[in-house]
Amino acid sequence: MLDIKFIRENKEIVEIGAKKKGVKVDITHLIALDDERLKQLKEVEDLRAEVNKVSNQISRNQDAALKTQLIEEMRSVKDEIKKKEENLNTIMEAWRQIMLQVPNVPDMTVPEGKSEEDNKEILTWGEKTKFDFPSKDHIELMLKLQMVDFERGVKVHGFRGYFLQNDGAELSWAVWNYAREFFGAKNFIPFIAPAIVRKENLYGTGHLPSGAEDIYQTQDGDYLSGTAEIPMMGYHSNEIIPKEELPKRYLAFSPCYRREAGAHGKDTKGLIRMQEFFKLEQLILCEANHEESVKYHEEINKNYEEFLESLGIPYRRLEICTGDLKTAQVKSYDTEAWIPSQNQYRELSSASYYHDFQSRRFNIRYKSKEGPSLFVHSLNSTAVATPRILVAIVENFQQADGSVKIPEVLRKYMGGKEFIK
RNA sequence: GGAGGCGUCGCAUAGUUGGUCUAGUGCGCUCGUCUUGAAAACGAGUACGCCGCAAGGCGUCGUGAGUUCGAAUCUCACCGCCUCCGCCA
Repeated sequence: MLDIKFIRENKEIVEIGAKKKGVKVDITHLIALDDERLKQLKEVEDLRAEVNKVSNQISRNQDAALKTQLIEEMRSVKDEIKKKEENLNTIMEAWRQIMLQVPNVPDMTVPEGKSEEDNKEILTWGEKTKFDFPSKDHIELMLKLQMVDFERGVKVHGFRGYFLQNDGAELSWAVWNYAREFFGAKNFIPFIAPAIVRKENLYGTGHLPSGAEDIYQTQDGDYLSGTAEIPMMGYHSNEIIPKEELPKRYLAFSPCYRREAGAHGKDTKGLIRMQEFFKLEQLILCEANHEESVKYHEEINKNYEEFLESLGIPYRRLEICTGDLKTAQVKSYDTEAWIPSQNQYRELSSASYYHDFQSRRFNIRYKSKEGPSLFVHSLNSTAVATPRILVAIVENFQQADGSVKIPEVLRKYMGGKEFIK
């Protein structure tokens, strides 16, 4: 959520930002509503001040008749307050609704565009994998190598169900162990985060109110989070962090749950789009400073790219255009790996920064001895997610005989084995 | 799942027959006095948010509603913690 003061003082910037993101929101109306809110607030507070003053008099006064009279007077003032408060609440409700819809302003450097079609490729690494034999997709490869069982997955879980088994399970654990080693060297504090979270956390990150249909809910009104970003942002909610403790660098593992309600036709086969998967997330809270945000954003994105390079997976970096940015995001990169069977790059990672949009909702501040308390900046990026990354590994390293060559860095976690066959 | 107890401005506490609580006290911390320096002692300060140019005002005693002229104090719901029993990786 943006600061209402910022919105008032930068009306045009906010309007243009919303327009670029393709979000319809009436800022003029919001400001008018805010004027009304402030006016009503002042009136209610003035009346309260009067009640407080007179109540004080009542308690000190000995004259019973005067007391009764004052109490009578306050009774009517109280009715008036009640009426005005109801009015104020109505205004506040409308105000909140709109405030939740006002999107964060995209950075100047973000390319303009309407949808994901307009996302901009800004670099590629590695050669697109070519084969001198008829290549297979990961489904065929993994089924043949008995790494995965979709039939029983569907029998047990339903649509998009899967079991990883044998070397499918082993390769996953190898990826996890390697990721732990790789990102563990980058000065993060490791976490295992809860996936069942309270509703407030989803509002905090910006996954609610829009996007509700994509989130699982429990019968107790809690939600299953689709990324450790959600619990990790909630971790410091309503806290004031000493400035010298910044930046907070967290590396959090969690199971992730996404209904994929809006994607029924997409990636219906294979291991690309699962309702349950596992992810390690890089998350940083830093000082409220644009340059800091940019610096760490580049860093965590680079971390992921280097991770793919160390595995030898060809990728490209995509700069997300204004129309494809989420409500809370200022800027975002996707890292996409080359998927030979689809003859295209597919998203494996997403790195974004938010300025204080999320921390304002979560009320995460920091304070130095002299300065005032400010909202921290937040940013995050995927570190690794399974099983999706297995798709890239298996397809890019497949051999003519249908076996899969294990990336060198993973071999020590698979008993030194060179091939899955 | 059952029974009981408890949530006070960093920490520890006072305050629960509603009314100078404008939340007291101790510790810690900050500044000052004193001192060659430090300690001690003494003095002052020390939660947060919102409105306002300011003076000042409003709100928050886990959270939210309610009763009342007036709520830390009474009522209800929720959240959390503790103890005991039951169950359980």
